[in-house]
Amino acid sequence: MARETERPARRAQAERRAEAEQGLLDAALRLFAKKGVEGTTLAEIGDAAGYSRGLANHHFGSKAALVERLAERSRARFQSAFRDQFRSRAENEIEALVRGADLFLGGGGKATEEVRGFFVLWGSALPEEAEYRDGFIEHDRRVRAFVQRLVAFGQRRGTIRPDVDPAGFAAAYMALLRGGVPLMLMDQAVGVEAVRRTVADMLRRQLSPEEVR
Amino acid sequence: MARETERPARRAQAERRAEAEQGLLDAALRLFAKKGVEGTTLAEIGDAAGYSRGLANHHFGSKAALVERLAERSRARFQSAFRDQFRSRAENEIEALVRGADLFLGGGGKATEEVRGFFVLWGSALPEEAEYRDGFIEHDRRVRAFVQRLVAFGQRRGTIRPDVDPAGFAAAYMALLRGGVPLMLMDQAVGVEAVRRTVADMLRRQLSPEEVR
Amino acid sequence: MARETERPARRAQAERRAEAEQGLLDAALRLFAKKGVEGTTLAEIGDAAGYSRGLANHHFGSKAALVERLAERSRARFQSAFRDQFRSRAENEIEALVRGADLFLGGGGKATEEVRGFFVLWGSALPEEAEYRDGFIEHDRRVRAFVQRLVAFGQRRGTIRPDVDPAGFAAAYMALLRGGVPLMLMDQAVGVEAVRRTVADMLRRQLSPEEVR
Amino acid sequence: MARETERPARRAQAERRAEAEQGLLDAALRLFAKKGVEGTTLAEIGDAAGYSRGLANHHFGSKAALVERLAERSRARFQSAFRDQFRSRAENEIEALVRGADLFLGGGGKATEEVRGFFVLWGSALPEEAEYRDGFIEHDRRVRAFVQRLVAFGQRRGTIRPDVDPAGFAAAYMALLRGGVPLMLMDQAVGVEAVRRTVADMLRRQLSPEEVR
DNA sequence: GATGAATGAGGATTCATTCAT
DNA sequence: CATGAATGAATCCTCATTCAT
Repeated sequence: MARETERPARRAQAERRAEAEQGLLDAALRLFAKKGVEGTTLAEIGDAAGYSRGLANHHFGSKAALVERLAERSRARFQSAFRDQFRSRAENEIEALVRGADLFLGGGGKATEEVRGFFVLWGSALPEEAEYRDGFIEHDRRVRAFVQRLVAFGQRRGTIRPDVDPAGFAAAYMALLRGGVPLMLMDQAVGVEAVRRTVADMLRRQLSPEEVR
Repeated sequence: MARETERPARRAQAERRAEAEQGLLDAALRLFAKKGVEGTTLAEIGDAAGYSRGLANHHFGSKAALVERLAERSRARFQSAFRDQFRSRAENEIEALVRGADLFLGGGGKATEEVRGFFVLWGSALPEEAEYRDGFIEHDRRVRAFVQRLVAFGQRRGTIRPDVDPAGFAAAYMALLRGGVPLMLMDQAVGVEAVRRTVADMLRRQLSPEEVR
Repeated sequence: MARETERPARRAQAERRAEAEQGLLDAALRLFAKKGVEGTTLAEIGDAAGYSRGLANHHFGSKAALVERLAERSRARFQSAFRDQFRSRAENEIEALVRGADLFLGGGGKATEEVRGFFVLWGSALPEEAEYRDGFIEHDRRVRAFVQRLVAFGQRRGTIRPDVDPAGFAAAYMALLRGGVPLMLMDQAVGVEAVRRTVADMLRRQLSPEEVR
Repeated sequence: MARETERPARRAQAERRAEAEQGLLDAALRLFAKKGVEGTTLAEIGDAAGYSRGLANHHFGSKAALVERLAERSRARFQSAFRDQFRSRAENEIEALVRGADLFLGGGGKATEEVRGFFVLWGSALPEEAEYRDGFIEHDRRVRAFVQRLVAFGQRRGTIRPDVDPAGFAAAYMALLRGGVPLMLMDQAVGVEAVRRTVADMLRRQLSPEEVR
């Protein structure tokens, strides 16, 4: 009997909580993109999310926890968006990698808050003792491993030049994306299209089997 | 009369001042690399430099001024180290660019405080409203313009493939370096040598004139 | 009609309420003994009692009310335990007082949460402006008056030396207990038995009529 | 040369610092006596001492450190005041202990801030996990050991009844003082003189050699 | 010029209390 | 009645900056 009356209440509360969490994280991402992690206060986040100035702390327990939580969410979104590029279509691996690069480099051009926020978080994880560094390291490893496997797979299929070093390439590929987006974020003068074309060209030249020519 | 006794004193004071400045900037760079810009206090910098806790502020007037000053010094050093790769030797442009990349990617491997510090500063300049952002934008433009001119020059000389877009390539080249170093700084597991080889290969394939083959 | 179905429900609710109240007070006492009054949160109390984090406040209305309520309960229990020493048995007054002292000093040795909690509450009532000070003053007066009457009674009966000052003795007797328990609570090295024997000896020597010798 | 000009400056600064420290501790003691440790803010302490609201924290680093520092000072003062009772005069041990008790119990009557503050600190050290508990335990041990040695010495000299347990007595003696002062601090109605007389009487009866009678 | 004591604004954090379910 | 989400005041603490030496 209690169940019937409690369940909706509980669900509603849980929903309310989850809704507040997402709202706070969204606000935090937006503010981080603009003012940086250290430059943003928890009170601002609560305000910007339309809640009280105390909620952000109340909900996450500490600023560090909020940042870590947000970084996780951000990485998870990127990872799944990235992988989605490789799922559906039955093309060869090279074009999939080109599309993956386009996703980031184009996103950087559109300057989504999501992209900006991700890179700001990443940038503030660079100091040796940065708290949320390990999450990024872990993330990077997974992405590199994914690209590496993709290259190795293409090599077995014959769609990728066999004397490419999969591990080295995976790192260079990530470097291109990690360095490219901030470049465009910081300076509007960097031509997004030119960069995308150059990168696409680079990837194809690097990976295409010689025999083609 | 005063002059004769003051001059050496003046000089000594100026020297001491300059010496203190360099000491403070060195300490700041080291601390920033470890704890980030926001995580480092002026008092710590004074301490670490072997001076008083008040000197950093006394000398630079404010923390922002110290950071800006350090960022300038850091960028200037990188720029000159980079250009040095292109000065002395009479090779073709492609090999010069490969050597330029090696400079950074190898430096990242050696994990100099200098390199770490530079990238931490750069990382904290990513937020839209970051104070010392403009200096980095300016710097990036100069470096891109330099690479762009180099490519155009090579194209005129016939040492670089004519259908490469110099501006697009310059951006991609920088992206590779800006993204590659943090990758290796954060994760020791990234093989420096593999990355360098892959990057060198990429650059040669991208820039070499087709006729060669 | 409603009545017949409501009455048992009402009773059950009242019981549950009383049960919850005791559970909350028990948990509060335990936590106060460990972490002090200020160091304990209402949420913790609810948790520790096995209820929700909000119940303590919901039930008592405020933290001050809970503390006052607990202090009352604690004092009432002590008072009745103390008086029980004097009720039943038909001995002389001196031995009753010795047994009263044993009750506390032994209890301190056994380190009941009840005893610890009482003394923590008392300790935090020492500042001049402490909220729940008056309750302790009132309590102390009652206990002193009780001891005082007991001594005066013994003097009339001839079982207590006539030139003892009943009021002065009552205060000294309380001082011995109030000071003795914390001593043993704080430092295990204080020998409970030695203290009890010394105190018993002191009381007997102080109160026994001279003629005996 | 530098020395001559630096020394006075250094000394002055050190003096300033020490003066500020004492001022802050004095203010803290006064406020603790009135509002309790938890009820007093660092800002209030700075204000009350005539300094800025931030100085207390700046100087001691944390509230806990300030409290610990104050507790130490308070204990040291008590200890030396107590020992002074035993130094100078060539009486027997019993009278020295009576005078020691008078010092506290009389002081309690005069209600010095010093005494109030000491007991408030002690009272808030009663919870098991209280931070500055150990200092009090240590202090208590030293005082007990001192009294114990005094009693044993008197026994050897024949001025104290030989069948008194020195350790048990030392604890009972301390209990009397620790419990007596708060009693008088809390309730003005407790007659200081009556208590002192009773306690003196108790001590003499407890310690005097039987043969006398 | 250099030192370090003192200031005070700013921000994370805690938590009693309020409110919606 | 009971739960727990949300609020916001209060407080500790940090640290750039100011000031006296």
